[in-house]
Amino acid sequence: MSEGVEWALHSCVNLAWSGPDRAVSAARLAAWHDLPAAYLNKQLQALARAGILTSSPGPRGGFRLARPLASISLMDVVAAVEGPEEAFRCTEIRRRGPGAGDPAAEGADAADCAVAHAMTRAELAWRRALAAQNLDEIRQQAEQQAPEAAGRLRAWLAAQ
Amino acid sequence: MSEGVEWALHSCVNLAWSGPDRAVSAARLAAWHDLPAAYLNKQLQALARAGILTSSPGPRGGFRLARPLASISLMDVVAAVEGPEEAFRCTEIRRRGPGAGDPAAEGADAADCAVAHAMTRAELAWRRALAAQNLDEIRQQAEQQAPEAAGRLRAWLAAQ
DNA sequence: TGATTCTGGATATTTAGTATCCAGATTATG
DNA sequence: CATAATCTGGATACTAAATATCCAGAATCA
Ligand code: SF4
Ligand code: SF4
Repeated sequence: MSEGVEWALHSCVNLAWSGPDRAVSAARLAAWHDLPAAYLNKQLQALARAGILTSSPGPRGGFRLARPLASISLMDVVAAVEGPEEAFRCTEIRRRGPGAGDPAAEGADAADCAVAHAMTRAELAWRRALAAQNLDEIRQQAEQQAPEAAGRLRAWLAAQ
Repeated sequence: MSEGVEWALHSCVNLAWSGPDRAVSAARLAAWHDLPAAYLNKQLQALARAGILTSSPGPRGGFRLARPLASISLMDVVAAVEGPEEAFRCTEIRRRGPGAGDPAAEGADAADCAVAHAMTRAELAWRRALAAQNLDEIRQQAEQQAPEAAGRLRAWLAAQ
């Protein structure tokens, strides 16, 4: 899993803390946690394409949340950053070498394979678990541990 | 997920098909599906270290199953090949840049983070799903689709 | 007009995965 | 005992993916 997921999750919570009325530029979001600005910008673009953030150019532009944190699941963010590919990619080794049977007689493909089935099932379980938690729950827990974080962020943004 | 997982799963089933009494060399297992022999050998070594296979050097040596297929889960194989690392690695970005709070006041680490919790829970669901299926079930389904596969492998091995 | 910022493509750098090679140890066979 | 087969594990090379930077263009605001 790429570390852009972690950046994206924190950025969404930071956007919620920054208030609903202000857009925050990628540069400031990156500076807040000392991340590479241009690269974080790419992740934020992916979130915007996925409908999680909205973006606006120009001065006073930047990114803001497209919908409430409570309606954004961890799965939404992971899917936006990581793309739609499954972790297990079948390379059809069954079809290669002396072990490959008569291709005409074997109609079997990955869809009929118990390995592929099991891997897909496992990945679905993973996705379900991620979809079951939303970013507002994350925010609440973060505020419990660091109640001053939101205020500190707002003060720092105001000083920029 | 590395493709060594797919190789390892097929190799285990192939070892079961080859019969309990014969060891099969990495070279032959690789040739059967046209895989790079030296690299497959490394995956088989990992399976041996994990106690899934046993290995023996010398002529008539090679690899064989250390225990019945029914007692080897997909999770066992994945863990042996992929190693113990979790897919989500927290890089503690919370602690860097202006956003880092007073380090003394914050005892919070990854163990207290809702994100890390949720990611770990999701990964556990994935592991459970993999652990719920064993290689004997895979073998049965494979035999249903290609009943002649086992016989073909044994004949080819005898001719080598 | 000029400064700010997103967009998206091109490119470079770094890291992880894939693959090969070799020297050494072990074992079966004759 | 000598030889060939095979695993072991480290070193190395190659390739693909992730990470990071850069730039030209478009949009927006003051
Ligand atoms: S049998 Fe299953 S795991 Fe093996 S190559 Fe086919 S789809 Fe992939
Ligand atoms: S708050 Fe959670 S996700 Fe963020 S850096 Fe800390 S452990 Fe990682």
